[in-house]
Amino acid sequence: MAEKLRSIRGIHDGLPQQVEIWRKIESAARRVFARYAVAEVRLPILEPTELFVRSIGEATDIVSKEMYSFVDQGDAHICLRPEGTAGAVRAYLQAGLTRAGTQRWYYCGPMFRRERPQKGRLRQFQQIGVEWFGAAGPVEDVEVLAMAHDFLVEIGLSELRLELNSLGCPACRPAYRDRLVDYLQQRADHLCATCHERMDKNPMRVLDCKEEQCQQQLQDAPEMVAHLCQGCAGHFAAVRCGLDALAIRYQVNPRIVRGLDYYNRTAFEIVTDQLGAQGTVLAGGRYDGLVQELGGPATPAIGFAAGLERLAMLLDAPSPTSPDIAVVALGDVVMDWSLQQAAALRSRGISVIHCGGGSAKRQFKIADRELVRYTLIIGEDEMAQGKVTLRNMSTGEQQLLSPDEIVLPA
RNA sequence: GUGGAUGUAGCUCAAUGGUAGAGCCCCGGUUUGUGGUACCGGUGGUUGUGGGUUCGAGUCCCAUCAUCCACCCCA
Repeated sequence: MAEKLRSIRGIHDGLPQQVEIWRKIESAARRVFARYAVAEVRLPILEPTELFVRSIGEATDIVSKEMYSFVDQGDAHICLRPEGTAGAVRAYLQAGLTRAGTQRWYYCGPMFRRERPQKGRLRQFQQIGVEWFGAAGPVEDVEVLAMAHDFLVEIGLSELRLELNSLGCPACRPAYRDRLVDYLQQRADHLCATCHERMDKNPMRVLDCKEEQCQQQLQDAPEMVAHLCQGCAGHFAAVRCGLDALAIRYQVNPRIVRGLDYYNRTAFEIVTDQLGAQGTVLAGGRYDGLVQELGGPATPAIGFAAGLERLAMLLDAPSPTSPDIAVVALGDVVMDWSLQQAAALRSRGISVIHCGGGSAKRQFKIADRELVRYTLIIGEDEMAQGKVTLRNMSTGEQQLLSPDEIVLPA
C-alpha cells in the first residue's frame, strides 16, 4: 500500500465488539416495540434531495450545508438521507396507506450528515426511529413516550432524564414567536453574535444559548408553554396527565426546541450528562403537518429517533464471546478425521475452532487465547480407537470419550 | 464552517538538533502429546504526508491530512 487507505472522516467501522453492543440495543428495541404492536420498515438510504428540502426546511443547517447530495448519471438530484422521518412519510404516502388506519413503524439504519465530528457525533451514524401515522390524541403521545421509556429501561438505562415541551401549533406559535422576537429585540445589544443570527432564522433557539450573558437576558423571556392555544394547552395537559398515570418521571423544559421545522405540539428529549456536549440520546415529537406538506391528506403523526452510537457509549462492553471447543490435531495423519469431528460437533450446534495442526504447544496456545472451555485432543492413539480426548481447560481434567458422548454443561 | 489539543512499531509510550528505542502483543524455540508462568530468539518504522531552515530534523518553521474535544448544529 503506497498510501494508507482510511475510512472517510467521521465514518467509522463497526468492529465485532462494537457490533455486539449495537445488536443488544437493537434486539431490545425489537422486543419492546413488538409489545406496542410496532412493525419494522426498511426504507431507502438514497432519497430524492427534494424530499428533505421540502420537509426539513431549506434554511436548516441539515439541508443547507450538511447533506451528502449529488447528481447521478441520469441527472437525478439524490442524497444520502440525513434523518428518517421524511423518508417514512414518503413511503407511507407512496404505499397509499392514508386510509389504512394507524400505522406504527420503526426502522433502524444509517443516517448521514456532513458535520465536523466530535464526541457522540459522526458523519455516518445509526438511528433507531419510530413513526406513528394517524395518531392524533395525547394518549398516543403518552404511549410513544412510554415505549421510548420501556426501551431504555430494557437496555439498562433507567436513570436518563426525560424533558418535555410543547411547541404549539400554527394557531398559537406565530403569535408567540412575535412576542418572543419583540422581547429579544429589546435586549439585542446584550445578546451574542450567534443569537443575532438565531433571531432571524429560528428565534426559539436563542432560549437554548449556552452563553451565560445571553441566559441572564433570558431570565423572564416568554415561553411557549405559557402561550399555548386552548387545543394545544389541553393536549399538553393530557400528555402530562398520562405520564403521571404511568409513573414516568419527566420535567417540563420550555427551552427544548426541535431542530427540524416540521414539529408541533409535543416535543421531547431524553438526555444524559455523561456524553459531553452531545447529551441527547433520544429525541422526537409530534409532526401533524408533515404528511400534508409532502402532498398527502392532513394526517397527525408522532415519532422519535434514538442515536445508536450514543446509546452504546452509555453501556458497558459485553464480555467477549468464545468458542465452546478447540480441536487440537496431533500429526498430519489425523487431520482429515479431526476436521470431520469438528464438523460433527458444529452440526450439533456447538461452536468449534480448529487449531490447524502443528506443534501441540502452538495449538494449545491458540486454544488458550480463544478462551475456549474445552479442547478436543485428537492424536493417532485416539483415532485408532475411534475416540477423542476432551480436556477441561480450567481444571485440566481429561477424559477419553467416543465423539458422540460429548455433552457440554450449559 | 470556526477554535484548541494530539500524530514515533499492531498497542501504550521513550529518544538535549547528532546511529530511532522499551514494554506489551505477535511468530518461533526450550522433548513436533498439552495452554496460562519463566527463559531464549525473531518479525515489525520512508517518525501521518509534503515542503522549508540546517553540515545534520522524530525534534525548529510552514502547509496539508487525520484523530480527539469544544463552538455551531444535532441522534
